[in-house]
Amino acid sequence: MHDIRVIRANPAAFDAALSRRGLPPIAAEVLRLDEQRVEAVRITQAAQTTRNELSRQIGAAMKAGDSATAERLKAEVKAALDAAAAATPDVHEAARDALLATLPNLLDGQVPDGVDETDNVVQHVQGSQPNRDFTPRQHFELGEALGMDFATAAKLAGARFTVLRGPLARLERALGQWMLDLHVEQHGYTECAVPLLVNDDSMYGTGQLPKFKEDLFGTTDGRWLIPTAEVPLTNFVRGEILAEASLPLRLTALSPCFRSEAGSAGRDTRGMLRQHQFAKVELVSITHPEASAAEHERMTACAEQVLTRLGLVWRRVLLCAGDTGFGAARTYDLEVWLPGQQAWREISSCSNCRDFQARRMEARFRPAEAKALEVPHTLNGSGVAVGRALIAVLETHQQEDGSVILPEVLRPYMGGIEVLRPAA
RNA sequence: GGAGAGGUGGCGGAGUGGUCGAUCGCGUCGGUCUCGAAAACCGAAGUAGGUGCAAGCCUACCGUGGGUUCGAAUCCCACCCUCUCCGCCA
Repeated sequence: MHDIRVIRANPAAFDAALSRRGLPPIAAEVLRLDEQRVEAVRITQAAQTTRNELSRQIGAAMKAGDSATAERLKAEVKAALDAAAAATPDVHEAARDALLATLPNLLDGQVPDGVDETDNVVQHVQGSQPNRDFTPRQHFELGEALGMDFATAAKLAGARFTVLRGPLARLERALGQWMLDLHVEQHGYTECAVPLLVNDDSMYGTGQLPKFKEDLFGTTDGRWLIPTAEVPLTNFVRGEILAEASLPLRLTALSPCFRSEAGSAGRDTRGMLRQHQFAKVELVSITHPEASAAEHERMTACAEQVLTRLGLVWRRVLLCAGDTGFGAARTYDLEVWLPGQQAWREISSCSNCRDFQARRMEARFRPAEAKALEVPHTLNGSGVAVGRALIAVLETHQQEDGSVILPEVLRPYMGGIEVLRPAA
């Protein structure tokens, strides 16, 4: 949600900023709706002032037993209220906010121009592929013999689900546990267990609603399955006035994520790359506005640690204007190299949302040198997607015989298993 | 699911139709006192919107949304949440 004062102060700059996302000018319309609101507020408040004054006089008149005066004043109040009845500030405010709620965040100045992922800028590449004298297989080719079962999942739930069995199921659990432990023990995040079902207000706060309803699964009682733990974690501060000293807040959670994948029919249909349900470790930071840029770098580095320690080949990409998400001002994607697929695939996305979500959530903090309340910044990042990490581990560490050598860091979580071996 | 109780400012807790944005206590901040502190005393302090150069003034907000009334924290209705008991259940 944008600060109406910013738009008022410089509508042309606002439109120019939105145009980077390919959007037409909208500031004039926003201001028109806001002016209607202000006008309605003036009319309503003037009538209320009259009512309050006369009501006091009515009370005095009745106490004095002067019912004639009281009745006359009552008629006067009624006339004043009737005259103002057509002014509906709430309706106008709702109209203005409904429009504002559909406008994406303004981009950071350093975000490169561009329309899609081909315009993203690679900033760093880490690791290199080992030499192999065999053609690496894709994860689902390896997976079949290791306990990856798509047929059973399809029977149970349909397409875009996976059943894991045996050591492979344990590997998924190990990845999640290890990532969580890493962020808690090494990176200063607080582990959280969160609701996987949330209400409209939470989805609105982080920006999934009202625009992206079709990406979500809803429940019969009006709740939503979370598409990422970013939603519950970030909404921790919704409606709160935080103490400045409590910042930054660093929260992490391992959770299942549910996405309808509407609009991606036919994409990545094989394997477990794109699922309706997947596990992810999420990182969320709530920071002082001046600290968010540095926090963004720090958070991304935390996610990068995961990939590096798993021995994966990865790169960091700064998303271009057209590829940066609705709520984000600036986003780094971490892409992992999948040797079986011979492609870079997103495994983490780290965004600085600045005050965009915080305004939607009406989260604020009180500066120590207390004057006006300020709006904190929110950031979120995958640290990292567990399902895709599992894929990357399989494809990266596969051997010619179809076995997979597990990264050292996971072995304590695997009960001594060092190698996944295909079942004959 | 059934029955009951309750949701008021950072916290506790008054207030059941007329200057109530709200008594009071605790906590917080500033000051007096003190070598310093404590205690005591004095004072300040909510959020949002409108208006104004500003000081300030005005409006709304006592879980949320409606309603009654000249006037609602107070009365009525619906919903949400919390607590207690019963039932069911991982």
